[in-house]
Amino acid sequence: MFALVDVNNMYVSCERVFRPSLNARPVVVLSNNDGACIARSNEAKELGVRMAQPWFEVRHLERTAGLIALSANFELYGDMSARMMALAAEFAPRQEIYSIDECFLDFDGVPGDLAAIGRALRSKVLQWTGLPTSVGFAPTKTLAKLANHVAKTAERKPGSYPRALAQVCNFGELTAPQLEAVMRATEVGAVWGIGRKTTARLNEGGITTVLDLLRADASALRRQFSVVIEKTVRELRGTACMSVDDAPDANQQIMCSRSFGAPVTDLPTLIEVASQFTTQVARKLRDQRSVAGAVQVFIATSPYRQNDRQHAPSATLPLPRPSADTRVLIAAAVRALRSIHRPGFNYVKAGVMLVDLQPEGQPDATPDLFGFDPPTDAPQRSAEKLMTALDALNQRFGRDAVTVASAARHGGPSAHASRQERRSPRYTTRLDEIATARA
DNA sequence: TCTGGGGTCCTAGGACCC
DNA sequence: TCTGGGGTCCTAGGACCC
Repeated sequence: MFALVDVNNMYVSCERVFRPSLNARPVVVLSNNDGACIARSNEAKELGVRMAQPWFEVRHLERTAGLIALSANFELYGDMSARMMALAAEFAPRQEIYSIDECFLDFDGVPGDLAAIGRALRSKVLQWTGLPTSVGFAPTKTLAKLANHVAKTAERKPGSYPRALAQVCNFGELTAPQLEAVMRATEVGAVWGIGRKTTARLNEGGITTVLDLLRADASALRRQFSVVIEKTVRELRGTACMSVDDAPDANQQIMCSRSFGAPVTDLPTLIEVASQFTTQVARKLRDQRSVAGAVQVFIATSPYRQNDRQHAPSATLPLPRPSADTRVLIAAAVRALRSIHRPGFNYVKAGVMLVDLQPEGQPDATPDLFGFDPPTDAPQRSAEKLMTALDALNQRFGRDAVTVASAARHGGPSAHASRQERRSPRYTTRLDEIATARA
């Protein structure tokens, strides 16, 4: 049996832990540029705020309905996530961390009442971190996701499902007719892997509920869609096609991209931004002990600014030899950027992606054909030492304590800097932002 | 005025190999 | 004049996830 543990409205719940006055109020958390809503409390959902909805579209609810908006505080959420994951891991032999707020647990071979274990897990996480979770148990991952959906929905919308399924839902203890009723009451779009487009096409074919999908002809669906949906149907029928992977591979690509607070046209500013983004991805690259074979850069104008001429180029620059050296990667990113930038366009977004990742320390399989002076190991090793020292300094003295000059922030916050006007303190990771209690 | 960011996997089609 | 068959690799684009 598998479990899926998931924090309810993760980002909002993290904020509420340190500001209980947010409880029972409509709250949203905004994306990096205070641009769109990326998390909503149940009360905000009730007001009709949609996922990823632009903030300016719902801003009026601040006055009319008491909606509260906060800037995203990813440092806080990441730290809260780590605490929650560590607690959840104690309850099963294997854990797969699936996203910042979700993990799968594999209970294979664990005796006892799983629903009781689920409730114990839930209350421990709640007591130790303050985060409310939902837990779903089932024989496959897809069903466990569905059971979790039922647990959450039964809690949030009374009457949608039997009350007994709220918070912790174990499909394993339902009778066949009970399970069938649940499948009939659930829209097909709630299934993991069935997105917007597929839902629309399935609906056209008369498949609207999970029960419809479960009973459909899997091989016909495979022909019409792809092998992915066939696997989903098999999982819904109880055949496990996926296992809990507690040692996921390193990322195959690492990206940093962001919209600006204001449009940018000039190359020097874009170079500064690209250098900063590259600094971020390079550190992540070294964290996972990989090297990158190529650097990809893109810039884009805004499709929403209809009077602007549009330009959204990208370029990929292969490196002579794979590297994790921030200086090398920035040089490549800047060259790629220079090759695509055109003056006169209002760019509102940029991104840097590291691709062709490989584990570090592998023998150089393809030495540079044109490397007339092939680098010996000595400069290579000194570059690695430099990066190690850089990471250690920034770990100890704070991000960007030491950085490559082109990535240095000149003066105060610039116009293109991302807006974060409503960010809460990073209570758990910065000593000077720690929560204070008053008598 | 203001419209998220970071990932994965699958498929189709073209280039290329012998 | 007639012009194969089986395979790999790469890329772009699309769909999905949270």
